[in-house]
This record gives sequence, C-alpha cells and structure tokens, in this order.
Amino acid sequence: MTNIRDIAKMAGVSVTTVSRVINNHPYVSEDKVSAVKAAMKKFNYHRNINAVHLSRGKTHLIGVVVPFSNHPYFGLLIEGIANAALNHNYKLALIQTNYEEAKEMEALRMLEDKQIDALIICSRICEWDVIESYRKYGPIVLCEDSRNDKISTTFIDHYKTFTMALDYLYKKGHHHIGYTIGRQTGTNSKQRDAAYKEFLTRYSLRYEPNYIFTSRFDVEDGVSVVENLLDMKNRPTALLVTSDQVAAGILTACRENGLFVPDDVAIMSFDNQPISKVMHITTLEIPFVEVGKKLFQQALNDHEVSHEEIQVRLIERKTV
Amino acid sequence: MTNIRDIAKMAGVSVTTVSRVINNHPYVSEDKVSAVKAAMKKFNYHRNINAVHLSRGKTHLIGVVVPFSNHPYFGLLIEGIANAALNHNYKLALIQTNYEEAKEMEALRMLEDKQIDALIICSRICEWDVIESYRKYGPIVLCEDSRNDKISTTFIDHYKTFTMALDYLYKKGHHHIGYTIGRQTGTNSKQRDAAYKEFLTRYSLRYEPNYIFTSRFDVEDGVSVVENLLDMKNRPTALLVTSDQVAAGILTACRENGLFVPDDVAIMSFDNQPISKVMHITTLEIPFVEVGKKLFQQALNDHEVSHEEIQVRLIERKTV
DNA sequence: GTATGGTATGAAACGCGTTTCAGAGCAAGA
DNA sequence: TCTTGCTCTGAAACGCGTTTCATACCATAC
Repeated sequence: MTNIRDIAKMAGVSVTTVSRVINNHPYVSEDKVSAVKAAMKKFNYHRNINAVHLSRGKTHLIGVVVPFSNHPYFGLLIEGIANAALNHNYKLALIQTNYEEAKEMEALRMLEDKQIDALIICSRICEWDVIESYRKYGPIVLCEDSRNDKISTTFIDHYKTFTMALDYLYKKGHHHIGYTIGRQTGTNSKQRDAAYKEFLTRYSLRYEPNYIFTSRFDVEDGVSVVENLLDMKNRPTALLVTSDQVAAGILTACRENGLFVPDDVAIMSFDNQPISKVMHITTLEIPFVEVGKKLFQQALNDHEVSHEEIQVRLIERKTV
Repeated sequence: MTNIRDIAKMAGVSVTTVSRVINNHPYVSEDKVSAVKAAMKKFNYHRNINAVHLSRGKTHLIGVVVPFSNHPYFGLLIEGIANAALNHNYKLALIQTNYEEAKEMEALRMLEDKQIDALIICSRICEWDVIESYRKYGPIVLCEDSRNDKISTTFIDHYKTFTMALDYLYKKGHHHIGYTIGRQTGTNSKQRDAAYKEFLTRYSLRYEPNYIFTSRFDVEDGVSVVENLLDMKNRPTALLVTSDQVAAGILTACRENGLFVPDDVAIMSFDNQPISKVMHITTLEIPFVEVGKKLFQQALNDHEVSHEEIQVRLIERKTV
C-alpha cells in the first residue's frame, strides 16, 4: 500500500504539500498540484481513513441508538436521519439496543472512545444523569421532551398533543375515551398520562383504569386491545392509539368482531404512515423526515444546546 | 487526555506491558497487571479507538447497504444483521442509498478505505463486475441468488419459490394468476418472471401482460393494484404479491370495492410480517433473522466464499 | 552440566495523515 | 527604501495503540 510519504517522494514534494492537495488547501502551485495528482493516480493512492480519524480526532460517524430497527416509528426516524447524514457526508453507526441498558452504555462509550462524533438517542433507558455525564465527550441529542440545559432535544410535546386530541374527541361527543401506549415508563407516556388526567378533571369525567392499554407497540397488539374491548361492559367510545400500526390492528379486529368504527369505537392514532391513509384512519401526523433532519443538525452542533419542538398535524379521515 | 505512554510511565512499566494488560495477553506478572490497572483507573484512561483501528487495520464495523430503512423488508433485514453483529461485538454502519448508484459506490469505497471491515449489500444497483473489483479490499456479501465465485451470498431461490407458489395456486383451481413485484430489474424479479413463464408454458396458459404489476413496494401500491383490477374485463383469480404490506393494501382496497377475498381474488404474499397474521393473509414466510445472521457470518469470513440458500415456508391462512 | 522451553519485559518500528511553525520569495503600499 | 502581507513550501511534531524482535531468567529434561 502506498502512503502519503511515498506519494510525496514520487512527486518530489513534501508530505505537507501532498496533504494540502488532498484536502484542497490553498497555496499550492499548479505544477505541484498536478505532479501530486499524477503520482496519486499512478500508484492508485487511497488515504487510510483510520489515520485521518486518528489525526483529526473525528470520524464523521454519527451514532444512532434505537431499540428496534424494524418498527415503523424507528424505521422512519432512521430514514430521516440517514437522509440528513448523507447530505452532509456523514455516515451512521446504528446501535440497536432492544431496550437493554448495557447496549445503550456501549453507545455512550463509543462517543467517549471517539469512535463517533455525536450520538442521537431515539429512545433512551439510561437515566438522565448518566447520559449527561457523557456529554463532555461530544454532542448527545435526544428525541424526547425535556428542556435539559446540556443535552439538545427534538421532540413532540405529547402533553399538548394529547390534550388537543382528547379535546377533539370530546367535541365529537366522546366522553368515554381510552388510550393505548407502548412503554409505560418513559417521558412520552408520563406526559400522556398527565394530559389524560387533566382532561378528565377538566370535564369531570371518571377515571377508568381499564381504559388504558399499555405495552401496545405493533399491529398484533391492536388485536389484543379489541379482545379486551369485547370483554368490557362499559366500553370506551373512542380510543387514542399509540401508532397507525396498532390502529390498523384494532380496526381489522373490530371488523372481524362486528364492532363498527367509528360508531362503536372511534379510533385516532399517531404517525400518519401509509397504512393509515389506506385504511382511512384519522391520525396525528408526525413529520419524521423533519425530526430526523433536526436531530442531525443538533448532533453536528457541539456549541449550543437547543430544543426544537415539532408540531403535529391532525389528519381527519374516517375513523372518528 | 492520558495515553498509553502516560499509563506506562505511571505504572513503571513499558507501553508494551500496558498494551498486554489491555488486551489480556499472557505473560504479565500479577503485580504489574494490578499496577497498570490501578494507573488506568486513577487517570480514567480510555484508549483511543481510532489509534487501535489504524494500528490493527480493522474497525469492527460492518457496512450495510439498503435502499431504504423504513421499509419493513429492509427493516427486518437490518434487525437480523444488527442482532448478529451485537452478539459478535461488531457495529453496523448503515448506508442508505435510495437506489442511487453513487451512494453504493461510496459504500464500496468505505471498504477500500478500510473504514469498514466488510460490506453487506441488501439490494444492489451496481453491476457485478464493479462489486467484484472491490472484493480485494474485504468481504462483500450479497442478498441475492447468484453462485458467484468471489462474492458470498445468502438468498432465497425465487424461481423455486415462485414455482411452488404458482403450483399451489393452480392446484387450488386458479388458472388466471397475476403477480406484483417491486423493481422490474434485479435478479429476484427476473427469476420470478422466468418461473412465471415456465409455469404458463407447463400448463399451457396464456400470458396476459396486464396480470403483471410492477413497482409495487408498499401498502399504497396495493390500493392501486385494485384500482387496475376493477378496470379489467378478465381479472386474474389469484395474485402473488410482493410483500405482506402490498397484500394488506390490496385486501383493504378489495373490501372497500366489494371484491371478495379469496372468492373474487385470492391473495398470496411474501414475508409473514405481523400484519399478515392480523389480516389472515396466506403468505410465504421469509426467516429474516436467519438471513441476517447468515449474512453477518459470511461477512466475517474473508477466506471462503459460500452460498446459503434460505428456505421459505408456506403459511396457509384465509386469503387463498 | 548442558540443552530446551516457557515466562516476563521492554525498545523500537509500524500503521499514516494533519497541522503547526518557520522561513523564503515577491509584490503592493507608505 | 522600508514595511506589510500574501503566496508557497517543507521539517517536525502530533495523534496513539500494536506487534515484532531481542533479551534475560528460571526450571525441567537428558
């Protein structure tokens, strides 16, 4: 393998000059530029990227932490980040945690080891103070509603959004509203819970514990929601659902069991993925491409901490 | 930042000894081991991973090329590879190409630059000879049916599978079978086309060009298939569909348009994703986790080229 | 008593590009 | 004429861990 010193020798210049040519630095005479380029071509020179990384202390790699990759929510987020990264000539290091804390720690350690320039955590399990303690090694960006002063975030205000959605359903005449979520813990879920309780209080509605369905992530979990629904005496008349995927499951199971949507149960979900369009599901659109782009921009910015709120948009279709 | 030399000095040993301790090499006396470990702890030593990469010429990073990340097919594949990678302490560099050749070339160049130890291409656009020419820089693995002698592959024999599926439909009484695919070019599509034509010949059936629906990737594309179907005089009685996603779109649109499944059109698809279970779609299961695992194993093996055929399994449900 | 082989340790070379610093040459402005 | 300020170039330092090679010691083996 030829290295920069070989090229320098071949072209009759110093390594500095070769480096300057490679990196398009000014102040190199034309004839030296062409001499260097000729030598590089002749010897099929390729710089050792790891030497560049060592020397610069940067890798142009951004770590992305997700619990799963096959879930549409995270898939879309990855897609958004990947597109932004590609435009800026960054590569992505994907770290799939399956919600294991050890894996998330590994990602943080990659930042510490300078294997990645920044870390985007799409869904965390680690405590805030753990994450904060790694901030000194590089930018860390979270996709979570928090006005932390060290860590940048891009987020959806789930309290606001949930309140808006609940009010919308209430205005449509629904006074018995249930909801489904994924993880019970987690900032998003807490915000939703708070918004829900505030809503009940505001309209003097009773809190029904069995109107809340936890651990619903995927289509199949939607089916199980309907199974529960069928067993209930006083069913909710409307359901605010984790995602379009879960909603699709609910909708399908409802049809099979003679439950009419929206007459027996109204369905409103999150994301606005293609399936919701096809099934005419009323949903709250989350602009993932924008979220990904923002997350990426924040990851590049080591100097200032910012918090970007992303607005969701109500898409009215036929399930409410 | 403390480096290995600082630690060596602090512990009163040579850098070699420190390196040996770090990497658990034998032949270091116990007292030196503990002296080194103490020094590392005291100064919060972390080795610079980029120096390791430079020195070793390996990065423990595997490149994964996908056209999109949010598509369930690729999401599942990524999931499978990511899980295998995590178990072997490898990291994934995700390269999303959007089917742009330039991006795929960039991935190949990452291999050349030693930024990644191996490359897994889930769906290619580059020509074989281009890919082959990069083989000398490291293992390249494809997810495509080809018995190339330089490049390892893990694949589904789509000719065989398609034939099997068509025969199954034929035996169920379907003599007018259409099919949908994603990209028109690409090995998989060619294999399916060949299998389809062979099937028609074998049973002396007429080739109907409008029974073939190209560029169907997602749920929404399934809806458009049904729109076409409704316009046709002699509809196919069965459809072999790209993926469960597309099938879900078709099924939904059929219901809306008074087309009964399977009586008016039978549907059979690929993947066996959760949605197919929920919607009772008869499908051909592709074991993505296994595919991902195999791909990863081949990526690690630079010495021998292998070809792993993955068997699909028919899951009979209610759409045929 | 000598040969053999494992244990323990360190100096030095190796992988390789970037960047700082110093200096030379030349032109425009004072 | 002297200063100021580009333009151009290269030596050397820097980032840092791994690995080869040489050496020394001690303990069996013959």
